[in-house]
Amino acid sequence: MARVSNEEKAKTHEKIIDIASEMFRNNGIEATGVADIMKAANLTHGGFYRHFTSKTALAIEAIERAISESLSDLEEAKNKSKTDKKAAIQIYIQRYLSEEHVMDSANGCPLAALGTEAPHMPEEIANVFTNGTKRAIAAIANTLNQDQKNQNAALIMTTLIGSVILARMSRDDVLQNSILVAAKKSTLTLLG
Amino acid sequence: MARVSNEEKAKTHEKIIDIASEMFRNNGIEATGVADIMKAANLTHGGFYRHFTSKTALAIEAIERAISESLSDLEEAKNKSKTDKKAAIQIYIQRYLSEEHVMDSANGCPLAALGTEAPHMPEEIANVFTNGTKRAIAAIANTLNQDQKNQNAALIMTTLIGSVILARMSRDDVLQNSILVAAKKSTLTLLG
DNA sequence: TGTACATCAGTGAACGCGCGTTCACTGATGTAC
DNA sequence: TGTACATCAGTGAACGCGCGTTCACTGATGTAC
Repeated sequence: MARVSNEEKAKTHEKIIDIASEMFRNNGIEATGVADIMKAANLTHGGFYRHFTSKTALAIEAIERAISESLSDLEEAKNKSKTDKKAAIQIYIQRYLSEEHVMDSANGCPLAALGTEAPHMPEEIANVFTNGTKRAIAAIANTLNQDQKNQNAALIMTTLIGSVILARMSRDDVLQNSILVAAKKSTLTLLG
Repeated sequence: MARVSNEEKAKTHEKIIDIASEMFRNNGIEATGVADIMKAANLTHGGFYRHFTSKTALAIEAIERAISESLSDLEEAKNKSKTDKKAAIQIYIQRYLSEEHVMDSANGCPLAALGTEAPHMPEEIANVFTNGTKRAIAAIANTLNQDQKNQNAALIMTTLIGSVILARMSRDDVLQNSILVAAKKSTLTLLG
């Protein structure tokens, strides 16, 4: 194949980011190769550098996108009513602590999927995770209507990622379920 | 150098496991090479296979050891009095949620250091993490003296690893502190 | 609107490099007598 | 206790392999007239 239209190039660009975003969350950033990603996008690896200056640059874009997608519902609740905010955080927690989320890292929260890999990644990538953590806690705090907003938001986020990571490590249906149930009870209570 | 005594071989064997255990927790299992480990032990990489059949075999031993070390105080409380059990879990939580633990992954809880890497490791390594999770929750439950032992133990473990992973991702002193404080309050309350 | 040419998205081979693992070699250790 | 020899811990070079990245090439797209 030879040159494709600008429109098609843009589509390819998005496709690479979307696929990478899923593969990174599924297998880890280090374990996912550029050639693997391009193959999954039905392209050859040579063309990669027409779209990104490096694997690191792609990782930054892919993780930022995953963070934005994962927080969009919550962040969009910002200017809504108290009732709507409460509904938004309740739905967010229910989804986050669902079996589907535990089983499907690829389309879930990137902090829960890549949390322990973040600290030893290149600075620029680690920063994306730092900002993501702040955004997540801020978005949760924004839906709360209480004194200890920020501390409770931090505790909710802690419980969410902790339980999903622990459940994914457990690989035992009964144990997984009891971890998720305990987390659900605790976080929903924190909403007041 | 040529052949060394059996005693010295045993020492070398332990040294490799200990160093690997720290390096894995610091940089991840995938990111830590066999040659890196042997170099840190003042050996050449060729000799590695006189001690382990593969990197995977070493990883299994190193992570199992890290889990045992990290849980030893808690597991040793098993047959002690109610008071001593409560003291043991309180100390465990305080240490777990300390800044020192957040800053020093290499000597800390392997589940918090490698949690998100575990699910996409070879089956045998993933199993070590599954068993580690069970041991940790069981050890915590054993120090509790209440109706909801197991669920509360799961919730405590969730909060512990969640907060440390979130704090390590955050890389912001104020945020880190508020995450740890919130987790401390919550977990110590759960002890009753 | 049509023509001529420059651009560049995607291809596929090649690059250096580091990985896990293997191997011939060494000489001190362990063992059989 | 001393001697002769087999064992094998550790060395350092080499193995195949997959990684991220580069590059010459292609031909359709974009653009200038």
